[in-house]
Amino acid sequence: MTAREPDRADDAAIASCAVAVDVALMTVEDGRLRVLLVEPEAAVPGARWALPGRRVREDETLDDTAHRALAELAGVHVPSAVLEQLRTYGDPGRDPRGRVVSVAYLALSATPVVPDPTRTARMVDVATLDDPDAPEGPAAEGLAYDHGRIVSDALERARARLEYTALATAFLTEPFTIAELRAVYEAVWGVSLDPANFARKVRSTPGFVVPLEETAPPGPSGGRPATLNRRGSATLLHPAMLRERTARSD
Amino acid sequence: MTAREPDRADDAAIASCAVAVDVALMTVEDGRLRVLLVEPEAAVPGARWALPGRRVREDETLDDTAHRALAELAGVHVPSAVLEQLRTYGDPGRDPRGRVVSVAYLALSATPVVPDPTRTARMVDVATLDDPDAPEGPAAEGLAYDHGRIVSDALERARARLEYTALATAFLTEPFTIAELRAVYEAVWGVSLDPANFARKVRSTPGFVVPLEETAPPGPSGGRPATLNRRGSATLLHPAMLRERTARSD
DNA sequence: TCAATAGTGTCTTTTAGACATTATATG
DNA sequence: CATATAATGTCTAAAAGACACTATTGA
Repeated sequence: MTAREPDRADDAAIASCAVAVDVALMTVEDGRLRVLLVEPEAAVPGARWALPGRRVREDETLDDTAHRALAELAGVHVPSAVLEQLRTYGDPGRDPRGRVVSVAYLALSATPVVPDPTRTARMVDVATLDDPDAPEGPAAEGLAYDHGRIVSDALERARARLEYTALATAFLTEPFTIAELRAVYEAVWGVSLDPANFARKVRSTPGFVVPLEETAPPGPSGGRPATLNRRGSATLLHPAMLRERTARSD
Repeated sequence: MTAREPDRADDAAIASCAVAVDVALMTVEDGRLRVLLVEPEAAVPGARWALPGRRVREDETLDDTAHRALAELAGVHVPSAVLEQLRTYGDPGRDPRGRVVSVAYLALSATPVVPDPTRTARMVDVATLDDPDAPEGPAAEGLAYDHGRIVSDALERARARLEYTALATAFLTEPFTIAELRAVYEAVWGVSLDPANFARKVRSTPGFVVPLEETAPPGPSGGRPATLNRRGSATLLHPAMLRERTARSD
């Protein structure tokens, strides 16, 4: 199977590009969606916050590069994180230092993700990234390269994935309650959902969650103990957990 | 904004990769889904059929490379084709001649796509690619590189896109009938749909299609003339055109 | 006339969402 | 006891799907 194939005979005209992987690692903590960002180096004037990214090594898969970027730049090791390729950004000029084609990943991890304190990385509230009144930090300065666009695309991808897949459980550690799962949906979608209808829908979707015998103790303000659950075997949800969408006319 | 940024300081360890774009151009003709494939060169022993692909040039966007691959390898010019990035394939060893990171595109074009007869490209029935009894051609030999996987992914993406977006109309030239639109869904999904319910659903989805005053003459076997339509302004469909899915238990 | 295709009407089932009710905890 | 949260029940509206029926053509 070392056959040579057609359609690759145009090598001479083209220089190789640098290939990088950038990762948007997201978590839900305290009901807020957060993304991992790397602080700019103080020694570099004009540098801005960026997603952790690394160039691809010779004998490394793209997934491996994503994990290495998280480990080397943030000290974060999330082998269990759900990695999903987002898309590839390759416009000439997106990196001022030359042509860099970047494969962006969306990574979802169960809370909490604690960046290595010796590294200059932080989990940043996604909602505040669009805050025009931010006094300082990534929201005020904007993100490096086209990483603002990548974060937007990652957010939209995550929102869509919650509808049709069981990906929301990737934000949670087992066991979890239905209320915790609902908090994930509310944080990612930025809406509030009816607890009763949400719970019924989750439980009526085959393979989404599996109820356990145990219950979780109620919070300090009381309330009935909640049934604990683990992830079900389903990857795709049927029926889907659809967001409200405003219909449009023509 | 020519600021230098953090997290790109690991250049020394990494060789640049070759970056290519491969395109899965799909059409629906005669009720069958087809994909554009390039014939192997007879002079190269063991070469197999492949998707049209080109390496990315220095000052070219990835989308431009996709269009160039179609033009140079198949003589196909489809500026109106809907181009959508599929995903990026970058495993070491996917190309026997060295590390090539390939950005795959899904392209949908209105029928018919006629490859330049001086080029060795053909529209191949996607369904027959999995036929184990094929005497010769791409189905018998398999596709080059990981292009079989790319075609599978492209097919699944197209199927999913028909549910939630108005992409099906990209397979049709305006004006078109509801029956022609239904034929697209049936070809891509590989199912048969109830004409009455399908038509009602399409017309009740705001912005999907816009009915015209004109009608199309019936076929040779007669029948009531069908109302002609053009594409509506909607990109996302609400409600969606959901496929039947077999529920799964846990 | 019949056959074929387009389009409408009707009925049933399923699902979503609003919201009341019951269950079980804390203070 | 009141209050908070979990879980269930009930009602309505929307949508999907099965399928009968009408409309308009060709043969």
